This record gives sequence, structure tokens and C-alpha cells, in this order.
Amino acid sequence: MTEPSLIKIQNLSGSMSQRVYQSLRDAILSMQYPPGTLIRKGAICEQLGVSRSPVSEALAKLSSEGLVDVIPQSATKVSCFSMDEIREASFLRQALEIAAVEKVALERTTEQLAALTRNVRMQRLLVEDEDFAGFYEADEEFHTLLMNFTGFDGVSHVLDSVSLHLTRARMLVLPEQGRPIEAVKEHEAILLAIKEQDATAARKAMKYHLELLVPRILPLEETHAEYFKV
Amino acid sequence: MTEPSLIKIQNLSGSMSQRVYQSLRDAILSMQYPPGTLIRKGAICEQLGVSRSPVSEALAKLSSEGLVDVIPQSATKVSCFSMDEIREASFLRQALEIAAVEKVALERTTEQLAALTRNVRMQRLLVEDEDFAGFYEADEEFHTLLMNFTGFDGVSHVLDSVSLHLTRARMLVLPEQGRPIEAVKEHEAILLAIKEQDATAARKAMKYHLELLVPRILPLEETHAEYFKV
DNA sequence: AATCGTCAACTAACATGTTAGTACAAAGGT
DNA sequence: ACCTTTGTACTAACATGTTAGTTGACGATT
Repeated sequence: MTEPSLIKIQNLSGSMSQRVYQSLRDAILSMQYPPGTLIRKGAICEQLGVSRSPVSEALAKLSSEGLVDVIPQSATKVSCFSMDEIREASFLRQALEIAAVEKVALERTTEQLAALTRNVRMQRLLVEDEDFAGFYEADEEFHTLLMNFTGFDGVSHVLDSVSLHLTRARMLVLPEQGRPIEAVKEHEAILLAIKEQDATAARKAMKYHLELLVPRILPLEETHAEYFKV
Repeated sequence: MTEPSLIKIQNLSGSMSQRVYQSLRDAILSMQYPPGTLIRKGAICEQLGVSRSPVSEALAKLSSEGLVDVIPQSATKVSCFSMDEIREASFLRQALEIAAVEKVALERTTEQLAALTRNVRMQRLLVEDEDFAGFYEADEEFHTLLMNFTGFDGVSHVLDSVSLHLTRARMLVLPEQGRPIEAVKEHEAILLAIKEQDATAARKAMKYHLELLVPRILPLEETHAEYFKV
């Protein structure tokens, strides 16, 4: 019970490696394993009751995604933030979401528009009820819906994989007065542009919306210096 | 000597897994291992003189990139093309390259402009000399230069990883009369927009340039049906 | 006291043994 | 002749043993 940090047990699906991967990934993204944490294969094996093979595979995958840094023959630790990486992730995210919203604006069906409208209405209600956890989920769903409405199955996952560092950093930035209602308004602007099938307006609204994240992360380099690269 | 297909030997750098990975990746991208090829761990181990561990890691990486499909407990084979995936890859590539060229157009230094100009001039010379292999390389370098001039180290690799299927399909599409000189002209249009720091013109020129690829791939579904998914 | 070399403990990386799931083909029943 | 079933051969997935490289600490040398 006094373990420094817990990992979800295996009521997950898929192969052993995948379950270990999901478990570790979740621990890292949720900041239960904060940046810099040393990862010991042996400890993981013991905790999860599996051998080193699936753990190695999981770590290899996390390494290729940049969530862990592996120092050859020596150690592997949860990767630290760097402003360069965060800016890069933000650039990539913008590139993808802007391309997506342009395409969706031009090609959306009335059903898709209805789904987005429903989601945004829900966002407003959740914020008015001050259910910020619920809003966070709805926010994520809004962007996921957009990705899926491009008609390409994989873009959502690609976005996730390039946004990993942003997702993690956002956990530290969550509480900010008055931000959620602003975010809702920005979503409404995006929605309006999609409704009117105005690709240019959609692009601008999305760009404005996404550009606000990095400035909110910047102060972290001071306030959470221990999470950043030397 | 009568092996059905060869793999580069290890005068590569890095760990064993990385070398195996590079070797297999190269074989797949160069179509030495065409889509549908069965991959046997045992055979690879024998051919390269390594054990199953590094081969497994390499295959796991290739699997996460979508270059091989692994059928659990059964087999793993080189993944086949699907038009959906190719269209999706093209969408992602456009998203990234357009975002990049906009940024570069706005922020380019005179040195960067000079490097791009030099590259495009070289392209024209190579095409006039009918050195199409050389042109292919210069073409790739042009796009890589653009990626690097965004100031973000990783975007070039992200582009590579999302463009894998395109890269592979392009191998089958190479010989086409009159295409290279057209491509040069398109590059010159992009270059001009960058020179004049016109982001909108740069976006349009890039979009036009990239949109020409998918239509050239489409016929492959008929002419090389064996490489496509059921 | 500071620096360099040595050594011990630990780790990832690699090799190999084991398990269990899949697919295909031959045999048996209809 | 056709469908079902069973058995075998093959594979990925998992467990474990082994190797080799890195790190940090301690002690010897200057």
C-alpha cells in the first residue's frame, strides 16, 4: 500500500504487452509517473506479475513515442518536457486540426453538424454547472469528432501521438479562472464556420483556439522546473 | 545466392534491434519485400545471424508504423496497400507540408532561401540531363529542407512516418513521361512564393503540387491488384 | 585534498527455452 | 462428393538465462 505509485491491474484487453503498455502510458500521461521518474523493469515485472518480455516491448513502444528516454545499457526514465518539443507538438497539432476542420467544413453532412452542435451545447451546460471534469471530456470529444468526420480512421490516433507532450503538460495547467467559458465560445465560433461551410473562417477560428495553449504552458518552465530538461 | 530476397548486412550503426529494423524497413520500402510477403522470424534470424529478440523488437516497431501486419499467434506479413490508407496518408502529408511551407514563407532567412533556390536550380539541371534518379533525390531534399527550416527538429521524421505508404506506392509510379519537368515547375512556384513571403500563395502552390500524387496512384489498384487489400 | 583508476552492482540488450494459439490438411462420418 | 473433425506442424507470445556496457563509489596515488 505504500508503493510510490500504482499501476492499473489487468482487467484490460489485448495481449500482455499491450496491457502493460496501456498501464504504463496511462501512468505517465496522468502524471502518476512524473517526468524524470526512473523506470525499473524488474519492479514493473513484479508489480504486474509478468516477465520482462512484454515489459520490454511496452517500453520500446513508449520510447518510440518519446514518452520515455532509454539510456542504453543503463536506465530508462520518463522523459522530461522541453519547450522546443512542446512548441513542435503544438505546430503539428495545429497543422492537423486546421486541415481537418477545413475538410469537415466543406464536406460535413447535416448529421455530423448535428452531432457537433449537440456536443458544443453540452459543453456550455457543463461549464455553467461548473462540471469542469465533464467539460474536459466534452472538449476532447469535440476534437475527436472533428478528426473522425474527416472520413479518415487514423488521423485521430496520429493526432494523439503527436500531441502526447501537450496532453501531459496540459495536466499541470488545468485550473485557470474563466478559461473554460472562453474555450466554449471558441468552439462555438468553429462550429458556426462549419455550419456555414466557410473553410477560411473555420481555419482562422481553429488557429486562434489552438494558439492559446502554448502561452499558458510557458510559465511551467519556471513553476515546475524539475519537469523540464536540463 | 538464390535467396528469394536479400537484406543488407550489418555495416549499419546502432544497436542490433535498430540495425535489423533499418534493414527490414529498407527492404519493405524499396519493394524488395513487396506487400503480402510472409515474414518468418526464424529465416530473418538465420540470414542476419542474430537471435529472435532484436528481430521481434524490429517487427514490433514496423507493426506500430503499419508497415507489417501481425496476425496474433500465427504470422506476420508485409502490409498491403489500401486506397483509404493512401488517401489518409496524403491528407496528413498535405496538412504537414502546407503548415510548414506557410511558416517557412513567413520566417525564412536569406540563407534558407538561398539553399532552396540552389536545390531547385539543381533539380532543373538534373531533369535537363535526364538524371531522374538524381532528380528524385533532389526532390526529396527539397521537401526535407522545408521541414527543417520550420525550426522544429522532429517534423521531418513525423512526415516520414505518416508518408510511409505513399513512399512505398510511389516506387511503382516513378516512370511517367514529362512528369519531372512539371514537378520542377511546381517547386519553382513554391519557391517563388517563399521568396516573396506570400504564405497564401505558398499554401496554394504546395496544395496543387501534392494533390497530383494520389491520382497517379489510383490506377495501381487495377494494374497491381495483388499489392492491395482484399 | 584532489584526481585518477579500479571495482562492484545494476541495467538494458541479447540469446534461448517454453507455452499456447492458429491454420491447414488429411481422415472420418454423412 | 461434401462437410465436419481432429491432429499436426508452424507461429507469435511469453518466460528466463546470459552477456556486456554504464554508473557511481571507494580507495590508491600524486
